[in-house]
Amino acid sequence: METGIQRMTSQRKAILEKLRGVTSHPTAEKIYQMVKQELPRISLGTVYRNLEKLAQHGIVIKLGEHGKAARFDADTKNHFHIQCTLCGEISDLRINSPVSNEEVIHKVSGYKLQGYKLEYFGVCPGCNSKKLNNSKKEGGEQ
Amino acid sequence: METGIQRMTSQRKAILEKLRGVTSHPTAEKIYQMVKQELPRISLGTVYRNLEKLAQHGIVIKLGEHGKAARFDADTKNHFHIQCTLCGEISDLRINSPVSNEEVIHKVSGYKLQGYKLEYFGVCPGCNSKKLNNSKKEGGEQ
DNA sequence: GTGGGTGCAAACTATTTGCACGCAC
DNA sequence: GTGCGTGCAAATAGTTTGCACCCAC
Repeated sequence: METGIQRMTSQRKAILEKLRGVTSHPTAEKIYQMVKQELPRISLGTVYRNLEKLAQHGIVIKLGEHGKAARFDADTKNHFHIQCTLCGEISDLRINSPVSNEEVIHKVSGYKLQGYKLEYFGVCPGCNSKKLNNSKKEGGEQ
Repeated sequence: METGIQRMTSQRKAILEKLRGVTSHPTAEKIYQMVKQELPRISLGTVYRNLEKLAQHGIVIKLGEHGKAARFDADTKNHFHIQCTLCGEISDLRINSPVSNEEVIHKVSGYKLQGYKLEYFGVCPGCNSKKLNNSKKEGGEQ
């Protein structure tokens, strides 16, 4: 269980194991229900806190539609996702080229493609210079 | 103002105009504040309803981090976005190739790239067949 | 005239957080 | 032992929705 994360509590371990054990993309609530069977005293807040931390470390991926519950995926290997705009379900998309055309997508997933959303993330110039200035005083996480 | 949307009320028009007038990526709340100066009696609910509808029609784009307020962009022309993982700000990324490497991103935006998230959306096979079955009885929007 | 759109406010859902205690390191 | 992590519950933030009225078509 190599994660590079600070403390591996039984809760954190269980959350990660459950999430790695499914191919669906469960919500925090669903994960809470799954882990509860193993650790009945775990709280939803703990699940949220752990998923957030795992996501920050790139160990899990946070997905989904705004305004709806976030969905999580422990498979960070190169694959992409497609979400149904009607029922909201998310499927894996095992394609090689990140941006593929309608036919390829349909062949692989059966989905009728409407579009895609591509969002990069990183550190903006302003925050980056702040980070460099502070790095002598403190570790600049978040 | 070609939108293809059903009814162009003064509220809807003002929302779209304000959003088109800025290059930032405001939240619904911010847009509400902007439009309020022109239409003091507009409500936040109306702003949400309109932004949602405009997004469904592809006239605006919904962006941002889960759990945070959604951000909107009226520029639907081919460009992508990069969000700072520290301060949350979103910048435009005017690149030709959707998936570009660290150097290109840095050159164009000044951001220190961490990664990208690519999410396709469309209609899943299940919903698609339901849609076809229902299309005789009713128009199957959402 | 009619049905989609609006304002208002209340409701709801997902998520975060303060606090006292617990356990991984 | 220290301080990150936890359980609990309350709080919050963002968004949605029911209702009566309004106005773009």
